[in-house]
Amino acid sequence: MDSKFASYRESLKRERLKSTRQRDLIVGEFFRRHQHLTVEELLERVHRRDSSIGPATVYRTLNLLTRLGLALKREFGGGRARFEHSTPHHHDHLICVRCGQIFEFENQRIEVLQEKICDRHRFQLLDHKMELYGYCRSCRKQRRSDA
Amino acid sequence: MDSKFASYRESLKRERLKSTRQRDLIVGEFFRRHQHLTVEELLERVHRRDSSIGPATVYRTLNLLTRLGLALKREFGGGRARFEHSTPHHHDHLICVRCGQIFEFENQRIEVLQEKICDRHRFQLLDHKMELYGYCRSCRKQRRSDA
DNA sequence: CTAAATGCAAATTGTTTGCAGAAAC
DNA sequence: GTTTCTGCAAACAATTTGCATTTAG
Repeated sequence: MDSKFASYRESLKRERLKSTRQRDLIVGEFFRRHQHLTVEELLERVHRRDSSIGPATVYRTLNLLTRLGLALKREFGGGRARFEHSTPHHHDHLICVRCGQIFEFENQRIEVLQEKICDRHRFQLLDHKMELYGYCRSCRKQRRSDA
Repeated sequence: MDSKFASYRESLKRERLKSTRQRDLIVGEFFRRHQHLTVEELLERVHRRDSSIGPATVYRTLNLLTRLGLALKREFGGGRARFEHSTPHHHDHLICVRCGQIFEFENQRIEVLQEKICDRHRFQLLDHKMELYGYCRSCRKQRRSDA
């Protein structure tokens, strides 16, 4: 959304950083829709508009957005990091092992149980990560018709 | 445990693989106690008994154990993989952000809630991963006395 | 004009792999 | 005697960094 781009501009001002053609293009493309992109995937989209932009600039821009609190870096295995728009609430992920699509969910009851587990271990919980792997709705259908 | 070492020997037989001095030493050291070791940490221990063993052999041995179903590779961020003994039941982890210690737990109620979430999304759950980050019991105490 | 950003190539880190010699079976 | 294993060094992949040049403010 455009309010995201706006807060990016504000953050630049606040930190006296520069708005460059490349940076704006990368950030604009990143905020275009809420997804979980790798650097490679984002670079590919950016290249459709300007193929002279290098990967280092995309890495630097995503790290910048993360530092500014506007993006969140996720490590879902497979070696490459994925970046999502930062959101007001914590959430977790459903990951399709067939098509790779990622879905988000929030669940208060699980968080309560996590607190209980931590209490039992005298552990002070700061953060958590939960990933559910399986077949998404449409991949289930496909598989059924494959058989 | 020694029964773990025994099933390693059986697996070697079954697959017609060889029991070598290096492999036995690495596997013995790995099964010595249940922990979550990186290759580097395991190599260090192995080197106390034989410093001529190279990292490639440790990587190969842990990958072998994983393939045989005797070890489980975990990716807890920080870039390096950790390996644990494979266990009969699925479990999840508490990770201390101060001392790095890793604790295991099982929780049936959370698994039930995960199933519900998946049903709601028409998602067929295959596997999951949950990590709780915070301060462990003894690091909490330390922090309290630091202040 | 000055500070910050870019693109490139080189460096880094964790891990895998090719190969020649060594060791199991 | 084969086949598998080892150690080494080179290859890899994702990411970061140093530096000379360009660009925004």
